[in-house]
Amino acid sequence: MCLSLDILMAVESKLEQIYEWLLREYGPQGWWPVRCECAESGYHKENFAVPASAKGRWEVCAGAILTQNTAWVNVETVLERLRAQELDDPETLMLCNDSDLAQAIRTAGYHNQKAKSLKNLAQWFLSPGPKTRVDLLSVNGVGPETADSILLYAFHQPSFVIDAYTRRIFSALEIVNMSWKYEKIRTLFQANLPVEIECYKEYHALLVEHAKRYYRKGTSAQCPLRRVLGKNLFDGDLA
DNA sequence: AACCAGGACGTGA
DNA sequence: TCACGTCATGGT
Repeated sequence: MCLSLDILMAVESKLEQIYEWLLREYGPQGWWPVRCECAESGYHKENFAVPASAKGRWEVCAGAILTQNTAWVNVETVLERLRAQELDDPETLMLCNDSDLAQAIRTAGYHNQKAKSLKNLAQWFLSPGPKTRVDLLSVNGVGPETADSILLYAFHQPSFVIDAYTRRIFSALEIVNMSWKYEKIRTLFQANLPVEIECYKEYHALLVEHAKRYYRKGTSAQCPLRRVLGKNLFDGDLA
């Protein structure tokens, strides 16, 4: 009978129930974590802000590149260094030569690639005209997740971000399959959630927080969301 | 001391 | 199309 409940519950209902549970459990995350502009240094979890300035929007863009397969704590360090070296805006960054820029961002890893990606993205950022997903995806170094992060958190466009954590969580809950491609998963979310930008932002941020607790590689704690969806703790593949 | 991190791209089959 | 190697440093 647990199985029948699982079948009867529509995807739409599941996605919303999971969101409500995460929000109650962890509270609003307030992503994207931009540096508080009134603070002299450091990132303040209490003061995450929506970037209102071009510089703030660019910080989201740069962070989206720098955090590719990289822990955010290392990105913070680099963003601070870029600010200290006055490379925290796209105009001056484009004037910097590749090797100097690579050195400035070295501690975030993949520095040679990311230096080029940042320059490519800076050119996109400064180019006139609407900021479209298609144009963004044509930038070398910007894949679908980076593109959606930028569109959602820097430009307030309703594009749901799918990352490795999202895949792990929802495949464990048997809502998506690990073999599904990025666009298919993104379409599933967008087709089954109200088109609300703030909800898109919160949802992705909450999923990251949840995954860090239950879905890191090497840990296999029982995910409490299984219960939320009415799954029997004794069935499934973890026995 | 291996192993992982809020991926993306180029390559060959 | 798609699986697989490569890119690289810092934290645990």
